[in-house]
Amino acid sequence: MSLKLYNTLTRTKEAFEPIDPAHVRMYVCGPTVYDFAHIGNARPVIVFDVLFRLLRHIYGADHVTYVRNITDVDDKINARAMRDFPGVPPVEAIRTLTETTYGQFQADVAALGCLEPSETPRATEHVETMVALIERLIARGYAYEAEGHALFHVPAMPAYGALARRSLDDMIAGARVDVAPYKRDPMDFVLWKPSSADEPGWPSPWGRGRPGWHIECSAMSLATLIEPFGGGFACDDPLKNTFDIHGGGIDLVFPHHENEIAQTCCALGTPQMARVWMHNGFLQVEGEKMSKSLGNFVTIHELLADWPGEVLRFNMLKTHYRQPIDWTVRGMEESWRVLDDWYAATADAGPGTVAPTVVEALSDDLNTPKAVAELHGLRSDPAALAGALRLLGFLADTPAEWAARRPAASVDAAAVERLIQARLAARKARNFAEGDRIRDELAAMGVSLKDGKDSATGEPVTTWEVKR
RNA sequence: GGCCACGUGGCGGAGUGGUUACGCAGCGGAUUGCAAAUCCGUCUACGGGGGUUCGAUUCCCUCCGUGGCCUCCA
Repeated sequence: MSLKLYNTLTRTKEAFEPIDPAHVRMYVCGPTVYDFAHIGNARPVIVFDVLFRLLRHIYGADHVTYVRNITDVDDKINARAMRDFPGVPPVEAIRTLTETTYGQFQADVAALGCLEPSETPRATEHVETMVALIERLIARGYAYEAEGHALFHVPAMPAYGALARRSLDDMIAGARVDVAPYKRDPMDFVLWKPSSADEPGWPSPWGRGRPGWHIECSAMSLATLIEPFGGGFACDDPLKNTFDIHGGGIDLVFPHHENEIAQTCCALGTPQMARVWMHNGFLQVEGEKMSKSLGNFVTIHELLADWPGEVLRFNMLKTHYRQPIDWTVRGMEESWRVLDDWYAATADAGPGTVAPTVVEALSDDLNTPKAVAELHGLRSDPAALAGALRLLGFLADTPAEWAARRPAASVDAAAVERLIQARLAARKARNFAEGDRIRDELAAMGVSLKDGKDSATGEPVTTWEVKR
């Protein structure tokens, strides 16, 4: 079975072939770290984690490089840093803010069962590469300097708009572009902009300033996925100046990814920045657009207080990554029920191999809902179910740890045990009325019972758990 | 205004030009002292209207609805 991925560039599902057959290179746009990440931010992180795991499964763990950047220079970050750290030098202030925020992000996504990417470069550590890229673009006639800014000249690149399938005419018809006086063309976008004294800034041939948003991804992918593999400024082999997969949210298609492509392709002289462009769909909350004004802006951190990370992960993967998701409490409850069942079913399972049907489903453009259906089909084969679940990033808990994630509320375990013993005694005496009364009493405490027999002695035994 | 997605049974959610998705819930049965858990079985569907076709949920057009991008955004 071969891996097929939907490519936004061609709007079709294509057979995936890495440029280097023995090594896959993937770049995903990471978080802008100025505040807690919300559940929408979690979607690409989880989706591309599954792809990372699948690629490692297919090509081998040492044959995949997954880069997810950290955007730690941005006007929202600047504003937050100035608010929170007044009087601190700006570059230092944003570093402090972004260190903290990224730490929160890491904790969140680890709880969601996501592997650490191979590399997590920070924009502020690649400013020199950004400057070098911009210099190259200016030297090659694709960019120009104006009033302390460096700007990419969009009309210089005939292929501009290919990813978003948008012609320059369409864009001008939209007429929502910022027309600054120093722009040669309304569509030109900023590569570098000047910083005031209280804004973070770095030296450059165009004066002290900071990068535009898009250039950082061109620089970091160049530094992590192209140069270490033989490409770069000194290389004029287009294939060496290309990597395999670039991912992110669908909202990034335009302008962010379009501009990344423009910068990288024009600077490195390659017709393609990445071969495959993948974009995850958007998320709504309880049927409504998530927004701070509606009050339904929900962070990963908040959700993790009430729900196991694996419940959030499973809830995300029940839907195909390109489909819209409606994120609901009801959905999370159902996800939890299913995982409860699988944790119970795999409690005694050994290390299982991964069922081909699951890999096959995932290999069809990451069809996780299909994979979930296959998982249900493995319900009676604990080892196979466990193996497939682990491939997907589940079963990080032991069964006991998992069970303990149900809020135990104020249940007194010793008292529950006493009541259960009393009930067992009553039942043994065939006093079923008393036994049922005790069961009702426990139910009122939120405790549900599961009766069984000891497989060795045949004696009745009762286990219990707290139901919400 | 321009461009682009999506709309499947009570709910979640795949897929397909003619054949059971799957799960949750429900219902029926087995089991149980009665239940719970488990196992077996089972009902409900493809937004509206046209068209193409022997036949469309699946292709085309259109309408309605929801969402995205065009400005920061996963």
